[in-house]
Amino acid sequence: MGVADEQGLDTVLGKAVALLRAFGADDRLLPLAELVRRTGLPKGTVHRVAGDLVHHRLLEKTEHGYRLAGGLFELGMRAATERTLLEVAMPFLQDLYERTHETVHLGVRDGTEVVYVAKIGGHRQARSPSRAGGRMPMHCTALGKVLLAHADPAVRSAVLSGPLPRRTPHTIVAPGLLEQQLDRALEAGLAFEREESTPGLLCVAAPVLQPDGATAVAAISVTGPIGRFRPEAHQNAVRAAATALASTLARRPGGL
Amino acid sequence: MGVADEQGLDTVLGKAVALLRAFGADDRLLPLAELVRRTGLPKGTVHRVAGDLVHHRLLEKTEHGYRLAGGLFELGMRAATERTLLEVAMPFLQDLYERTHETVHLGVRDGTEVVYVAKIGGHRQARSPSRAGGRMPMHCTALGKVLLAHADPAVRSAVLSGPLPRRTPHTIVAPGLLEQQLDRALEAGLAFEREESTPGLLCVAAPVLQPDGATAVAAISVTGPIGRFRPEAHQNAVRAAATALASTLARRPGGL
DNA sequence: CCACAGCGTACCGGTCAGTGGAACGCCGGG
DNA sequence: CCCGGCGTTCCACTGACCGGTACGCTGTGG
Repeated sequence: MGVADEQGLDTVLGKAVALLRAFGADDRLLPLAELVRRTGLPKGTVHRVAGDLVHHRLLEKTEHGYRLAGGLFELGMRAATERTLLEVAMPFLQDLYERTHETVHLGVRDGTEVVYVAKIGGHRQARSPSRAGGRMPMHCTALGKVLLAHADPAVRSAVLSGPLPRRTPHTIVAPGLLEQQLDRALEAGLAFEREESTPGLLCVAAPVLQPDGATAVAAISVTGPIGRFRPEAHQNAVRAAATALASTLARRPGGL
Repeated sequence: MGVADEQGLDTVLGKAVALLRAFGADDRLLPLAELVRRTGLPKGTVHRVAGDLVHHRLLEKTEHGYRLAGGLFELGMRAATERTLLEVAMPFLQDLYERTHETVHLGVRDGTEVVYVAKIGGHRQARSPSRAGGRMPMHCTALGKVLLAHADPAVRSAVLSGPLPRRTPHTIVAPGLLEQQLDRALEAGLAFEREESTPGLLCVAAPVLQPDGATAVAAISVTGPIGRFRPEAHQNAVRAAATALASTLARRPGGL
C-alpha cells in the first residue's frame, strides 16, 4: 500500500469527502492540525476546503476545531434505502423493544460489513459499541451472521475467505466453524452471538427477507447483557418482528 | 433575485452540494434530466459531477435515476450535535412513547425553523408530515413554539417580524397572538398545537433547557390525532421527559 | 526572558482539473 | 417516419484550485 493511494485525493470533491470521512465514529471535534494529519493534505488546502465545507453547512467551526454539522445530518436522513427502511420498520422495532425492553437493532449489509440503521434502547440498555450509522464486521455479530447466511454465495465466500479478526476470546475465527453456524442460521432463520464482538453481550438476530425468500434486505436483533439476558427467550419475538416487517415491505409499491 | 444567485454554483463543491440538496425530503429517485432542471446546471456537468459523487458513495445510480446513497447516511449519523442528542435522549423518548403510545418527536432549532432529530411511533401513529432530518416552520408547531419561546430574543423577533405562512385554517398568522402564546409557553414551560400545521393533529411540547435555564437546546413533543388524543393528558409526561433529559445532558462533561 | 514548536491564518502565481457547449445514439410516441 | 426527450461522450479553453511560503499567536521550557 502506497502513501496516498486512497483514490481521489487529487480532486476537490475527493478532498472534501476525505475531510468529512476523517471524522471517525467517535470523534466530535477535530482541530485543523489533526485533519491535516489524518488526510495527509497540505495545511493550506485543508484550511481552504474546510472553510468551503463550513460555508455549505457540512462542517461547523468552533474555537477548538471543526465538527460535522447539521446539514450533513439532514442530507443523511434523506438517503433513500435507509430512510424507507427506518420509517417502515420503526413501529415493529418499537413493539419489539416494548416486548423485550432490551436494545433493538436494525441493520443492513454493505459489502462485507454490517451497517446499523437504527438502534433503540432504554435506560437499562447494555453498553454496546454499536451506533446508528456505524459499522461492524459480519463474522462476530448476530446481525452480521444472519445477514451473511441469507446473502449471495459470493459474499459469503468473500467473508469466509477473508480474515476473521478476533475481537474477544469468543470470536469465531475458524472459517469452518463460521460456515457451520451460517448453515444453521440459514436453516433456522435465526442467528446467535455470545460475547463474540463485545465481552458481556449476547444477541439474537432474524433476517428480513425479500418476497422471494432468498436474500435478506435487512435484519433485526435484540441485544442484552450476559446474566439476566437469555437470547433464546426472545428468539420468537425477534423472528415475528422480522417477518412482519418483511411482509409490510413486500406490500410496498416501489419495492425496497 | 437573479437567475443563479444561489451562492457557490461555480465551484465543484457547490455543484456537488447543490446536486445532493436537489433531493427534496420526499424524493427517492431523480433522473439526470430532473437534476439538471432543479439545479440549473448544464447537462454534461451534472452527468460528470453526479458520476463523481457516485464514486464517493454519496450518490447511487440506478436504471431510472440517481438516489442518495448509504455513505451519506453514515456521515450524517456522525454529525456531532444530533448524534449526541439522539443517543442521550433515546431512552427518555422511549419511556415517553411507552407511557403514551403516541408519536414522539425530538427537535432542535436551526435558524428560524425546527429540525426533527428523532421521530418514534408505533403502528397507531398519527399521519404526520414530519420526518427525522426534516424541517418545519416554528410558528405552527408545538415544538417550534416552545423552542422559540425559550430562544434568544433576537430569534423570537426575527420570526415574529417575518411572514407566518398559513398551513391550515387554524394556523396562527397574527404576530400578536403568536407572541401571546409564546409568553404563555415560556411561563408554563409547555406549548400546544391544535391543527396548526396539519389538519387533524394535536401536539404538546416541552423544552429541554440548558443548565442556566435560559435557552432551550432541544424540545420533546407528543403528537396524536384529534378525537382520541388529548394533549393536556400528556403534558406532565412530556415535561418530565424533557427535564430528565435536560439534567442528564447537564451532567455531561463536554457539554452539548 | 527569549527561543522554539505547534497551531491557525493569509497570500499568490502557475497549471491542470474542471468546464459546458455541441454532437451522438437511443428510445417511445404521434 | 420524424421528432422530442433522455443519457452519454467528446474536447479545447480557462479560471478555480493548488500548495509552498510566510505571518502572528500562544503556551512551554530552558
